[in-house]
Amino acid sequence: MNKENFFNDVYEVTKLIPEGRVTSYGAIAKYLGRTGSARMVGWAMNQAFSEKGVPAHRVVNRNGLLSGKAHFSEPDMMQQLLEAEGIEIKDDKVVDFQSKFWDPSKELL
DNA sequence: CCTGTGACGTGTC
DNA sequence: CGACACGCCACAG
Repeated sequence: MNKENFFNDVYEVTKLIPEGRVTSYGAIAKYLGRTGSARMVGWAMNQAFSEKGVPAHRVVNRNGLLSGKAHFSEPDMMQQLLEAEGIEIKDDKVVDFQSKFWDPSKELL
């Protein structure tokens, strides 16, 4: 049941993301020791948001692109939530992504 | 067991 | 900037 451990970590880390901050799938995957398994993080997010109530909207890809917005109830929901937290969205991308980027392996160290 | 698929990341052309 | 390839891992069939 190691898989549950993986999900659990993804959920916790994502929940720990401060408001107004965002992180990338790769960052979480790296923090979990699965650098190459960023896909699994994203896949886990699917259940995370729907079952665990995890703020998956704070998780974007390495470009700061809202790659998963299409997976929400409504495509714009992800952007709405981010903007509500003070994050500006431009062309489905996070504005000033670097400054708002929250790396669990560094901030949560 | 093998194959296809995926909310990714990095590299190459 | 778009397209493709490889890696990486979990899951469905």
